[in-house]
Amino acid sequence: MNNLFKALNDPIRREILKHLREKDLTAGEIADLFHISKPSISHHLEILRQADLVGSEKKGQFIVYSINTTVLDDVLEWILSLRK
Amino acid sequence: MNNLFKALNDPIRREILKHLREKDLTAGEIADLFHISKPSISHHLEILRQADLVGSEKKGQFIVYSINTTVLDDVLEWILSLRK
DNA sequence: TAGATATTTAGACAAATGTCTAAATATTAT
DNA sequence: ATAATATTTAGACATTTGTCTAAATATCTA
Repeated sequence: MNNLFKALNDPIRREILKHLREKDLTAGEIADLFHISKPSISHHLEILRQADLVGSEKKGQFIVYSINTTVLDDVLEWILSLRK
Repeated sequence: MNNLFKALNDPIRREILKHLREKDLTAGEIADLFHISKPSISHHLEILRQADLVGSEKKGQFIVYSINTTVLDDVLEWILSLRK
């Protein structure tokens, strides 16, 4: 739960998730969407991966990232448990 | 949205919200639930307040804090928009 | 085998964060 | 008025975070 909230606590990482919702993207494609260096994006992707919010698969020299929405159920449940 | 995720990104603040869900509490009562100093708790409460996750009302020399769950709808919606 | 491309790792650095103690402010009670 | 209680503000400090450049690793292509 800690890793999850931590991963969501950054506008760039949240933006990355929004993009991955539309379609899978390579690390490079993701980097091109932002005005920060590739290593910085790589770091953000690692944090998303640690939270299990994204998965990655090597495709030749590329690495394709995809979103994993099942983890979001935990956040959802946590929030709902507060509201009621 | 930034303040919201920031506020939720701390186990103590999340714990405070859980307690406030049960009943309103004074700053002192909240502090007694944790093993950190009162100024630290005061700081956490300020961050929750900035996110509008809690409200406070002065009752004599006490300050009573209460949870505000309506803001959570925004988080909820954000997460749901990712899943679908 | 070289050279080009894609991505990550390593290391540095400034800014943000969470904690503390000491002091300030406000209210209540003697 | 004075003292006690409740809380916040101020300032210091160590840790974490987000960014960068340079270098390392892996894959593809000529």
